[in-house]
Amino acid sequence: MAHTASSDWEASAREALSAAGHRTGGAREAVVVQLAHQSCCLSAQEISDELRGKGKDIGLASIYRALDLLHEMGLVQRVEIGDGGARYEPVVPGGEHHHHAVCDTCGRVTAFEDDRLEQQLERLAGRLRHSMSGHDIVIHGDCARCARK
Amino acid sequence: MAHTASSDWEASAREALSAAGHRTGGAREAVVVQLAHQSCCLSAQEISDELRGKGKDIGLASIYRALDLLHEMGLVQRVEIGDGGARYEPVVPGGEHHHHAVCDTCGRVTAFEDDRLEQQLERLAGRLRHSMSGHDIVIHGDCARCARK
DNA sequence: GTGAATGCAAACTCTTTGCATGACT
DNA sequence: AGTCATGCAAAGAGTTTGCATTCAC
Repeated sequence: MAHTASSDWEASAREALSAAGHRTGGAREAVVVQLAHQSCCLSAQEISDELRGKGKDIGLASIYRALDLLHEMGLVQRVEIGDGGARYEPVVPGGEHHHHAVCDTCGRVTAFEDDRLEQQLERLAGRLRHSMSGHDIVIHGDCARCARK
Repeated sequence: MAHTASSDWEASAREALSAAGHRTGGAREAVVVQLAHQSCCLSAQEISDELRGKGKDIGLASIYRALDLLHEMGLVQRVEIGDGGARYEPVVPGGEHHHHAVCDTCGRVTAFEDDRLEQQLERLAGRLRHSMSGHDIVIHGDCARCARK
């Protein structure tokens, strides 16, 4: 069975958490699993809804606490796509890294990857003498479907 | 006397507003002036503080309404730098266009420009068949000053 | 004079915090 | 057993909205 990026992340997140002395409770564990099974960014509310759909009724506060911790540990990235709320997605070290195009009309979020963009950003950060722990790129506009109308 | 990008923006913003049938009240006018005199992004609260310092006591709600309108008209861009709040900056059509590097330690925001990055993004948007009305790039990390420590 | 613009206060959303309870090691 | 994790409810920050008043045209 092939390793997937998400199961790798799930395993390494669990390992990092336990190495840092954190216990394995139901709430944080559920958040880790949910994030691992998601390809793109999720808001705290969306995580809560997804989990409730699976019969796991986790308090929103615990979800925020779990996300905070994972973010501090560098295991998730915080993404803001312009709707006033925050979203989170797993950080796979050395792995796939994507950004987001948001449709101003329908609100759909499209993920995209581009190596040249990444390289350009690395170069830029060097030029600015600004270390880069992460970066967000958000494209606003109309998606292919909405632009057609 | 040389034209500056900001005074151009101020004039064109005023023109666009009056062309759209908006009256010239004190609050919106003050917001336009404040934005024009600022090189980088400002939050609603910061605009309010700046204006109060100049003796203009403008209600926060009016500032938000002015920013909303300017944003809808494409005269300002909304920027989120990861602190949970929104910032706004003038959009100078065909003019200078910059992005932001945020220091995770001291919170300072550094603006930067890069033409190749812009070109790359244009190309990318075309590839995604996603029209691009705007885009944000935020680099997170430590600024030169904080990284030294 | 008429309708848009403004200010205030209340409402609203997203997020964080305090505290008592429950669960992992 | 001891301590961290969790849930609930309340608090907080940022933003939006309702409504009466004021002001630009």
